[in-house]
Amino acid sequence: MQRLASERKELLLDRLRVDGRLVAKDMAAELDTSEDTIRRDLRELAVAGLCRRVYGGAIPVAPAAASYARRQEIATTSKHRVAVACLELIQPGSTVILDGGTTALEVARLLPHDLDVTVITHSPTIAVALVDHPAEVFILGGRLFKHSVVASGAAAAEAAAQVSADLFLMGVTGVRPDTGLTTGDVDEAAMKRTLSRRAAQTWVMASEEKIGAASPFPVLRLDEVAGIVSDADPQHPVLAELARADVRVLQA
Amino acid sequence: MQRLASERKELLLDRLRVDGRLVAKDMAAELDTSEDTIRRDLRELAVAGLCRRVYGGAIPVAPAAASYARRQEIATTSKHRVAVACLELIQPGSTVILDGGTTALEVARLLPHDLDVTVITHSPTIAVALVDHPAEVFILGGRLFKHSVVASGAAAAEAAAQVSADLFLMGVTGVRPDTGLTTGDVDEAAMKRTLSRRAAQTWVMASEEKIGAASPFPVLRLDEVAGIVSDADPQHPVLAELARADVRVLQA
DNA sequence: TCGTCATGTGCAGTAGTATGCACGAGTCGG
DNA sequence: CCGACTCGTGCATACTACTGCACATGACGA
Repeated sequence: MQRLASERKELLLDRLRVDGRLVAKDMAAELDTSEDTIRRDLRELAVAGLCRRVYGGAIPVAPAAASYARRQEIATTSKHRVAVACLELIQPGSTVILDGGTTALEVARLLPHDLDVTVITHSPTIAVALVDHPAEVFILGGRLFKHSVVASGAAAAEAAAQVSADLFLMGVTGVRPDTGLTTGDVDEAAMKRTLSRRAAQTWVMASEEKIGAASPFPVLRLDEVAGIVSDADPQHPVLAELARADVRVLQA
Repeated sequence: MQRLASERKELLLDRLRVDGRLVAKDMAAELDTSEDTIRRDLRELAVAGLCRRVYGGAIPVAPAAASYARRQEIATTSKHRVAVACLELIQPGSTVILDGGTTALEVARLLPHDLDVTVITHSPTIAVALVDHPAEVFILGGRLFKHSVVASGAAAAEAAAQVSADLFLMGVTGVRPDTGLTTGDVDEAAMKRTLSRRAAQTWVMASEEKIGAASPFPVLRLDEVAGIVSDADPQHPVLAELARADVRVLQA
């Protein structure tokens, strides 16, 4: 039977999804082709990041969550500076929505214990970090989006619609005048928009490396948020451009 | 059966997680390979920092590597035994509600990575612990009850009403024939009841010290759950009494 | 229609890797 | 100190992977 190369690769990926593994020799026999061809396919799939090669065959891509653990440990000085600056935005007695991400986690860790505040978050990591804090904590539930470790999806959006807050401290992965605020996941972008609507003010936590960067999915325009907290050099061309566009920038 | 080298290493790591130890000779017999191969695998895993070699086999990475806070979280051997036994109750492809608490956390940590399962939990700690696991995770939101680090209260109950599961692994602080299953917080008791109604079966995780104990707030009667998983001595008078009352006890 | 080019496939040869076995050294517990 | 066990190393073997090449196919343009 004649089979298109792309069909063959789909079959290989299907097999990986179903069985969680794949032996090159077996697949060659099953698809009636040579092992070389299977190996070539697997090599290309691996390069495309769709599978992982192992001796003898392939396995599905590793749950790419290990990266978060590493990111979590290093609250870089940059993120730390931004987090410290964010503390100024939090009024005593107010309600704050804390986004996921390392900068927000740093904010949670730095929250003064004598600050009376209610924290709403869709990040279980942040909820856990606040266990020792006297603050009232409200968790938004939903499907756990493993990459950023936040509740996400329709259920999370629905839960978010039930709350109101004074301030939303939002994390993004890109801040540019042309693309606005962007992030790497479409569901996450929607969740951020929902949370933003539930707060009187939204401030963006943007450590240095986010300034001038752009990710695939737009979250909000720059004029839809109250301002940006960043530790980037005030002379930074992008910051200068933001200032010209009347975007408030809180210098960390 | 053809087994990929990488699969073999995964199996070894799983075994270390569940049993906390591993004997090279036994694993060689079990995986139908030579001791040399097992030893080579263990050597490589040790180099990668994923286990520690000891004479005769291997143990998980030194607890000394974990922080003090982390060590506090380490389940007692009793809870570990119960958690291991609970794994048997989890069917591939099923949906499990995991309660809060250290025993449930241990279950989450021990979940084999090749077990296809959906986990619903109101514990952010457990959600975070499952980040590296391929399982689908659904978080129930609500007010964070700091003492047990779970979402609780009316909002959590409402969220719980939206889900259904095959199994609820419930933690309690007291198991007695006369008082039934009890816990220390009235909201938590209500939450456990709600979760129990959302699952086809409820099993109670009761490590040794819970047997015979009673806490202020009743959760359910003993005849309202499918059974109890405990590592207490089968000769224990309370267990004997439970047996007379037709309560199923899964011996850990 | 023909030649040419790009592409995909299979084959052969070579390099690389995994495994099991044998042997000597090391380790353990009495 | 001894016997039993475990460990590491070197080696032979079998398997897997990669490279270069030949061949077939189909597209494209002259």
